[in-house]
Amino acid sequence: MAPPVAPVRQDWMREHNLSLTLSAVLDASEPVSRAQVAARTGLSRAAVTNLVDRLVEAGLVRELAPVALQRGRPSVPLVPVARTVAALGLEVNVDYLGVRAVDLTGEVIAEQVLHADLRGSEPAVVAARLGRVAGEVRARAVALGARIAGSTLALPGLLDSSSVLRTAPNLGWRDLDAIGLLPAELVGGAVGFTVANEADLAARAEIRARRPDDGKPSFFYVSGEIGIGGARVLGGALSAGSHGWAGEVGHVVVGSSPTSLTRLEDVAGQRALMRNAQLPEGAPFSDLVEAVTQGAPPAVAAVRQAGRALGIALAAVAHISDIDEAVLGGTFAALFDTVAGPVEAALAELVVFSDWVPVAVTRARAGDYAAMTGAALTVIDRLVARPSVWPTAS
Amino acid sequence: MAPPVAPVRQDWMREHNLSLTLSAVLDASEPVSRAQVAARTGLSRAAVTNLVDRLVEAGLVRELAPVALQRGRPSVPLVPVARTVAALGLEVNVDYLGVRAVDLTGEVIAEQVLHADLRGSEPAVVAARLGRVAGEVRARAVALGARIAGSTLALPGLLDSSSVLRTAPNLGWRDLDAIGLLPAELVGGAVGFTVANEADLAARAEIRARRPDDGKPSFFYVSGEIGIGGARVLGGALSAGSHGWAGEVGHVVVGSSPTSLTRLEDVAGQRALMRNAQLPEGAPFSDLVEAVTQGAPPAVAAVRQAGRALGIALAAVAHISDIDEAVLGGTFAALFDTVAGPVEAALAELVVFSDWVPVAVTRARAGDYAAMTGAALTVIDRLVARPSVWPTAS
DNA sequence: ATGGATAAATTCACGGCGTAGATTAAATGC
DNA sequence: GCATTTAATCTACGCCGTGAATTTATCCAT
Repeated sequence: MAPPVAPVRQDWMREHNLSLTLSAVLDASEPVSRAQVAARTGLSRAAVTNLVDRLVEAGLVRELAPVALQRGRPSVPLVPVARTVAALGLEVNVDYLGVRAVDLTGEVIAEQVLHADLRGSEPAVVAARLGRVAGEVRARAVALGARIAGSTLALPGLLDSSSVLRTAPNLGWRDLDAIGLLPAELVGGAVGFTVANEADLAARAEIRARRPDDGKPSFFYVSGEIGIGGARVLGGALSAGSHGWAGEVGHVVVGSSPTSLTRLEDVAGQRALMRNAQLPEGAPFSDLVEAVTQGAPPAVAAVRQAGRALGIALAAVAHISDIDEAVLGGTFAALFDTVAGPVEAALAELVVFSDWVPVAVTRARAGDYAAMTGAALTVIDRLVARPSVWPTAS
Repeated sequence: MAPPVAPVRQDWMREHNLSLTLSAVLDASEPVSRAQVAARTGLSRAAVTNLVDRLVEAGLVRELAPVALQRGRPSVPLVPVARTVAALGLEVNVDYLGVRAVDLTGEVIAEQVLHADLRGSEPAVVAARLGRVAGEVRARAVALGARIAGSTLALPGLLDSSSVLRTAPNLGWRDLDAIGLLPAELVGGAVGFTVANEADLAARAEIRARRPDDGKPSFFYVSGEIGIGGARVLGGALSAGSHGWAGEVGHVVVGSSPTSLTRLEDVAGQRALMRNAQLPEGAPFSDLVEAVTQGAPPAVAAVRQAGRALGIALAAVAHISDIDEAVLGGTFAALFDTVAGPVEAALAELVVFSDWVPVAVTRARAGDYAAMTGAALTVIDRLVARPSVWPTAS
């Protein structure tokens, strides 16, 4: 479904229209008939009949019993088939690892998360544990009758285009072949195995969390964890840079003293927040949330200061990338009520176009382990882009 | 040639492959044969024969006399037809307005520039002057045998998606219908009339200026004028934001005093540069270039300070948009030898991924009035994307 | 000079695709 | 019970790129 700088043949055209048809069934909030699919996609009814038949045969779309809503021949409602496709989303982060299996409808059909402090861990050991968890989740999905479409791994670091993890500072990993993190049997599947940045994938989950609103959202997603990452979503799609390193907003300069520059993470990273809130080192993040909820002055001041810095960094994002909306995820979602005000104030003060289009600040709607969900969703995306790769037999 | 989220029919496929074929002829540094086009595009020779014949008939491609380079039947070299298509690039800027006509090969076939101080000018008056200049350039192009393909207007300000100029601070214009700036007879043409930001269009000219290097360049272009704008180029294509307001790097925060924030323009805008260099208000910019060339200490210090600030802002761009290369245009191209060092130093110091992919700093290669050229080139782009709109008759 | 080798360009039969319009299927409403 | 209405399907058609065969025009060895 991507724009090819390559010759287009009839089979590409077929694949494109098949993808378009499948998307129409998936994106609809209620079951749709063939006639509705034709109207929404712009394809002729004849073409839709043909395309839907193929999707049904492939087991990606299912027909419900005909319903007569108006007079005339009753329509046959079409729905994405549930629990037949399993897309695996894997994640290794600083304090946990886990795997989530999602089906074509986007529902979680199996998952398992292991909490552990993985700072400075040995990649091979982590790979083995991840492999066990993935095997288990995979087995559960298969027991439900699903076949594996593929998998995507979320990592908290910079990945280059050849799936090498350049650096994951909080894990202490450098220059690691990320493909090698998984056992070979999981690298297969109709749409294969990929690796991506945690913030990018969390943003993908956020796109889906807004689905009921429909439309193609554009926003900048901020992932506040130990470090601060982010991702730009434009028209419902992630827009990464040439190496996939876009959105590293934590390193943006937000101020200076006479002798040094201040970066966002120096003020709003999780460690800086805890320190400025005068909480003991090593205390859990939930202590900060509680302190802020109870109105403890140093905690509130620290969070508001972080909000101002985040607003300054997001103003840079707005000027450089032209955004409508900033979505606060991770720690900033938990602290939203306190942090959002200063962020909004800074944006209104600094962004030149805020008179015409103010930058909205909203709380992330994707649930826990957003990157894991997003990883699985990108597997679905790859399948939807090329429906014909899905093997038609049982 | 854009990726349609719409049904694809055979006529779209045809248009796409026609566009691909035309691009192959245009992008080649030397004349290419049909066989070479087939090899480069991936199309079959049969298809290329058919497609090229249509392009020849449309007057977009011309056959040269056959040449025998190896043994075998001699090949027929194909070249873009010169001086038959005229693409008009128009520009209104702070101290000049002008129009440039470019043909399919990208050569300038006619142009006219009027220097004038347009700060606080009346839009209707400027529109009339621009209309006269455009009429003249148009007439000259037509006299050479060219037909007008369309036109694009470059403006130094924020434009929204419906071609409304929201604000052009240095012209003093606000909320103006930019389409209305042109006389009706110029709004036509096979690919119509559009408006875009001056920095975006200058970046488009920069893409072409690199053509001999081939490949699809990715860089961030900085347009240093009275204000400082910029544009992101990814894989040989401009990537604007949701409103087309991306790249407004002049408003990025680069430091702070205890009481206020410093934006890039406060340090590196043309006025700030002149003031910090201790040159009299109203002196021409060339005085600064001369002072720097002669090594006048306050001028050099001002420019180096601006370079540091620019480096900090470009580090933000690198983190947010993931770039390989920063291209310095406008005032920064004129001051390149002095400004580039501090920019590079700041990038090397601040950009987290500079260990793997250092951000290169280069001087813009597009010539004078880059935005005007770029504006004309986007007209060519629109024609190349839909070659069938070009009327085949004389 | 001449015929084979070689490569470019063209021709043609073919299969695949979406469309438009006709047709069939299955309900409602008077 | 029959016309109406809407969904879904069927059929003829035109267009597209492919691949193999063919034609064209040169080089090269004899």
